Amino acid sequence: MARASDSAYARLRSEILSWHLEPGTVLAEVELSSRLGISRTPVREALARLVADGLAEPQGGRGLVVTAVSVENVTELFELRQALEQQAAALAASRRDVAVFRALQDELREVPALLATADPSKQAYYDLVARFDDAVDAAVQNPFLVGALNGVRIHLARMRRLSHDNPARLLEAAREHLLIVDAIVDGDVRLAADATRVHLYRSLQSTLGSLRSETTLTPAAQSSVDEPAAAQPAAAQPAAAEPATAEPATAEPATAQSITESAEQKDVPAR
Amino acid sequence: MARASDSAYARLRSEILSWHLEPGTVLAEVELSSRLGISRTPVREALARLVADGLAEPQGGRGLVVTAVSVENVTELFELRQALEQQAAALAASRRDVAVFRALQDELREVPALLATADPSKQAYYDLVARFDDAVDAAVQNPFLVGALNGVRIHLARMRRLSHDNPARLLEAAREHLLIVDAIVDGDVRLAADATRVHLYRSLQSTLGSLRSETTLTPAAQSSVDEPAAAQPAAAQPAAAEPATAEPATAEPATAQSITESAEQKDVPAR
DNA sequence: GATTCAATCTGTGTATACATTGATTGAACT
DNA sequence: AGTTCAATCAATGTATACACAGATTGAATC
Repeated sequence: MARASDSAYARLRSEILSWHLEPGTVLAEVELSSRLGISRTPVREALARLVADGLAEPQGGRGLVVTAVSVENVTELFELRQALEQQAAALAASRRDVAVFRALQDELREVPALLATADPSKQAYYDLVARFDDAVDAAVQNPFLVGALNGVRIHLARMRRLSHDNPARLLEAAREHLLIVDAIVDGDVRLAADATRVHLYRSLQSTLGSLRSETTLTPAAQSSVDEPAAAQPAAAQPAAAEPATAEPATAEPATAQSITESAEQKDVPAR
Repeated sequence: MARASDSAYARLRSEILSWHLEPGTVLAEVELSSRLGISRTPVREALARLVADGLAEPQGGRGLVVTAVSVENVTELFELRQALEQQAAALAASRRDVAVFRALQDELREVPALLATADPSKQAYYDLVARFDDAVDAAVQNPFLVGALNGVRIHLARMRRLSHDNPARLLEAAREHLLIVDAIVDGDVRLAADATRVHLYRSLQSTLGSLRSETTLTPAAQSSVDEPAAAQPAAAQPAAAEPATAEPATAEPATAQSITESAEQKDVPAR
């Protein structure tokens, strides 16, 4: 039988990533222990792991809340993601098992046909991307790097619910992935890193564009959940002069508002 | 009053980083609770945080042990560190507060005089490097990236005890740091990243060289602590063909043996 | 009627008792 | 003498009880 703390962690994490538990939701030990049918001890352990993942954070020194997600968070996360995935792609290109990535080439070339099928969830496509990630993880053979990548992917999974990828974007992304895999098969370290950078740049642009259109559509639903002042006093410095060289993955200044699922506006405690 | 779990975590982490608790040491809850004078509950919380940090890991599904440190770990950690610090330096160059890094320029130029003093611990030098790290963290303004960097620094602190920096290397490192700071002051994103890569490459080479000489001197002391088979079945793939382009931060294949402080060979349980 | 102080109460932090699982040791049988 | 099975033991996993701190609500006073 699995441990109660593991089950609780998996369930809470799933509920946070699926936006069933929205940002700002209070994670009270007693309430969770009764809801999950276990005692407070394993609940505490699960909550500690969520805090370590960055999915929950202390709320004013008393109690935990689900961490917020903002447009700024997306940009920040992509700055970290870019660093990690460029390095991972470069290392994969130098240490890969060629057969594995040749198979991925074949699969990625079939994506247009795969997306032509009537599966609205595009599950097959996302499974293929997950297999690509797994292949890269196995190729880099670096527990530290893979661990950092997994930490990023947790937050990516949560942010994915913010923007809805359109089919055209998925086709583009598949071609970008294919170029990365080509570079890895060829053992071209530089191209693998650069193609990864291109892919992430376009992916971020698509995500931000999707976010901008959605938040513009439902501007009133925001302020009901957000706190007036941001928890982290980040945006103090006015974005100093940025030379037009190899610029980091930044975009034009976006709204600092937190984002919640616009459709299902559940009863979030007033905190 | 501070929480018992926080005190326990800080103390255990300190003891692991200082090699007072060597790799492979069993972290038993009852023994720690009696040694630290607290109950098992806060001890469990502290141990969970150590596992999240990568300083402890499950031992065969029952009990926790302090994680091992090997030469391979050093190389792997630097692969992650390179990705993170290059990105951090690039972002710092585009968002920095110029005054802060001008002050660091002045301090770094005084390092030769600072190292000429008779302080054997070089504490003033390491404090300056810590201030540099803090300035970069503040400049990048990215909680995700800073969090990942802090995770790396924990392991770096532990590995620092493996190799002893000689004064000549410290002087070089200070000049390399100064170049990075110059680039940040100038807002030169590309130079900041490249100078960081240079610094880390030379730092890794120095560390590996120091390790090689030390492990060669005391080859017999190794096998008494190491387990015969490595915990992670990593080194299966025979290091595929690596084109001579922008190579990742790898070195010639080093010994896969775990490393322990050669001098103080304490009573490590036989596990 | 508003403000302040106190009491209660809710929720986290800690301790301890109980349960369960895996290991180890001893004896018995082959 | 070796092997196997069983029993005991030790350590983790879980539950619960207790302590304490902060917040909220009520009443009393100005």
